[in-house]
Amino acid sequence: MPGTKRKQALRRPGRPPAGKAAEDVRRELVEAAKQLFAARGFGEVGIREVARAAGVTPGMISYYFGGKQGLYEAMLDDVFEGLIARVRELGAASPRTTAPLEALIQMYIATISSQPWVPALLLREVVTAGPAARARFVERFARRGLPLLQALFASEVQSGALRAELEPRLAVLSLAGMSVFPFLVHPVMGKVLGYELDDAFAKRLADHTTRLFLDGVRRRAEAS
Amino acid sequence: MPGTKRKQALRRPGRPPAGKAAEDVRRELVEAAKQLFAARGFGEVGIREVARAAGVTPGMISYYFGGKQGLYEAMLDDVFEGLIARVRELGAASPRTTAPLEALIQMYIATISSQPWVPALLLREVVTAGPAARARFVERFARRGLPLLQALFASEVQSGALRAELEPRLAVLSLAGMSVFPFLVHPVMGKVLGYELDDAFAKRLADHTTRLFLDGVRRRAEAS
DNA sequence: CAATTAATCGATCGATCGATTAATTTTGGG
DNA sequence: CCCAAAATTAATCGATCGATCGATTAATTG
Repeated sequence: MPGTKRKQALRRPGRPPAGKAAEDVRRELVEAAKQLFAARGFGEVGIREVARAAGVTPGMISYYFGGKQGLYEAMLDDVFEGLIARVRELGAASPRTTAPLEALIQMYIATISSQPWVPALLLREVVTAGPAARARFVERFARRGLPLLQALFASEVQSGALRAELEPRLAVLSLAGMSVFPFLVHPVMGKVLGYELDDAFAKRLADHTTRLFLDGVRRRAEAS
Repeated sequence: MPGTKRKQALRRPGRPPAGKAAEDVRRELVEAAKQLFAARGFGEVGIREVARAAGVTPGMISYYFGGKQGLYEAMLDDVFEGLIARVRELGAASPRTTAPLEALIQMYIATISSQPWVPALLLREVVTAGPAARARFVERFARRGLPLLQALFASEVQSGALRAELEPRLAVLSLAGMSVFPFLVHPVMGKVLGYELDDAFAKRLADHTTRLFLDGVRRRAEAS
């Protein structure tokens, strides 16, 4: 098509005419990085693609975050901050619930369900990360949340609500696995097992998990 | 150290002196690919590194597998084949066990424990894969193993061993999550929770998982 | 023993990567 | 009103990627 070449309104360099910008660019880059890195991993996604998804040019990544690695870490920080804020809410909201384990499971699954790509992102970080990133993860996240959980289990054991011989460490691992796994494998198992990651599923999963975790799957004598 | 430079027994091109070769190179490349791709992901590992780990030159990857992608898929095939062989063994070995669920959990965790990098590899594949690879995974793996599991659960429900209102799909997800999760997060949680992926841990985890899955964590009346 | 095949290497290709630079424009403070 | 600083683009850099090629050599075949 001769002569039909779009003029493209060629954007010349320079500061854009006011608006808000700056903090917007940061946020949009972090958001695009979340989606893309969570879906395909750090190495599979280039800065050009992230920049395109955020509606800016690749240079902005170096300008604002010092490079691809810096954007990745800023994105992780953003995710962590959101998560520990959630945990803090939970700790503050219910000083002494009558059923703390039930509340914990409900909150935990609801949190995951509201942003189901987080487990994949964290797990990728956990499995892939080098020693430095691993230490960072442990320090920023695991070391803060785990003591709370372990204390809760210990208290429940002491109050007689849980079996005395229960190992708190294993219980924590089991509970986390039960809660997270369905979201992790949904891309593959969703079709096979027939479930979607909507609110209804989250509700059913939370109920099922609570019941299974507390009472197991075995059938009991009819008369309790 | 001047003059101490290793002569390295420089390998010149050409057909290697008989032996077996060929199949060796294939196997060593697949093995190196397993380790490296499982540990760091497809995008983070270059063919040069895989070839170096396998003791051959990068060209061999194209020669034998048609390229990096071909090596990756051959490696996945290798892993899948090993896993379904295990499942078939289990199905054939115990035609009618008295405690099929206990046997299943023991076998499942033992299998994972013997090659703890497999869950990370599969999960990466599941989370990362595009539609094509996803369909391949489902067809080769999920569609074959899941019916067996669901049938087992259904039979246990019908025989009265399990609660009637138990959802088999959710039970499968929970059990798989409980079993796999501790191995997935070990790189990070191992230090924090203090556990190593040795046989002793696998044994304790299997016992704990069996008990928790069947009976839950809640304390019961002393006299049953 | 000549010809062919299998297997491997070193070198190099074009593409793409992340990062940097130069040019350009608007903003905001004096 | 001017000018330094901030913000952005286009262009480009060197490095590295995966892939491929020609050369080489041992084994096999006829």
